[in-house]
Amino acid sequence: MTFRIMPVTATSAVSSEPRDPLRIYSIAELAREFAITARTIRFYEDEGLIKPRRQGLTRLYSAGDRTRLGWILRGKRLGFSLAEIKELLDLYQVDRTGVSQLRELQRRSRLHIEDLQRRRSDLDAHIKEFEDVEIQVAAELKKRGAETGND
Amino acid sequence: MTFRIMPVTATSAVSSEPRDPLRIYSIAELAREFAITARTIRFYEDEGLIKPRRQGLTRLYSAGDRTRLGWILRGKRLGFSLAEIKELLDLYQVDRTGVSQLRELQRRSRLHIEDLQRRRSDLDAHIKEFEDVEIQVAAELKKRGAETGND
DNA sequence: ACCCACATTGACGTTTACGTAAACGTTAAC
DNA sequence: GTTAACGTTTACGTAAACGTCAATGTGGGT
Repeated sequence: MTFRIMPVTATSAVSSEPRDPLRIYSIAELAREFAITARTIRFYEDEGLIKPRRQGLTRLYSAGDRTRLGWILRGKRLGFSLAEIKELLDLYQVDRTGVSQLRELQRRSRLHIEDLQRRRSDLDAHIKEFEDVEIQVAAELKKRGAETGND
Repeated sequence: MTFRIMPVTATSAVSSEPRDPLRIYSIAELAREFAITARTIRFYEDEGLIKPRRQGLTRLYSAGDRTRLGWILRGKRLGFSLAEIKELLDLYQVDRTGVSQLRELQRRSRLHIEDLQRRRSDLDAHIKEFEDVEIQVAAELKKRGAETGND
């Protein structure tokens, strides 16, 4: 089994498909690529976040599974719990045939976007504070440098 | 019907501004305002995140303590662990007298800002995806509406 | 034939961030 | 005087998200 290590160009995890959509991945491969353990990936499966194909007992991951995993990990980086991530993933796969189902999807999508925008405000404020720290420290360093020359 | 009798100053609404910087707060008051339990606040103290004044055994929180608590909770909303938040809080209170300490502060501040900016990219991508969902669902609903004449 | 690297399923351990209950003291109302 | 609403400490319980064995199987390289 030859394994090439794919570059981690995780720009947009869900929308952009990997170049080779037929490629299959072993659990160790995905673990390496995303810098997590196989245990973690199996755990996500236990929690119903991914359902890889099986060849006997061995799990085989499709390009879609890989994308999905990347999406999950981005959700984690954003501070969502696995339960929340599962809900969000389910949002994508909800049955969209009925009008009432479409409306429900729209409603929940809006709610989620509102939450995300609140997070963005929090994040922006947080960033601004630390940028201020940086500016003030830089100013102080400049002053010290001018006064003392060096240290 | 008896309302809780408040001390001289009225608490009323959840204003983010500490109107009175001399105001002191009880643990229950802060718990109510931030919608957390007293247990949580005490836990943060055990973890070294806040150090309120004491009157005997009873904790007395200053306006600064209240601000600090708000900051902690925002950190939590952003997905930081309590340990990370403690580190960040310590960044603010680090001794800034020495030049080498200032440089270290600058270095860590920059690292943190970079992390925050990565989070922002993640968040923006995430938001965009859900906005796309909303747009597509809206379009689909419009189509259905046109076909069936509903609404 | 044997080792190595990979795979599997339990099952128990660990850390984080609190919840919950016990047992107790203080102040204020009824 | 009892109840209620606060406050305290100590301590065990818990859910989430894995880590870490253990025991086992499998296919490839030398």
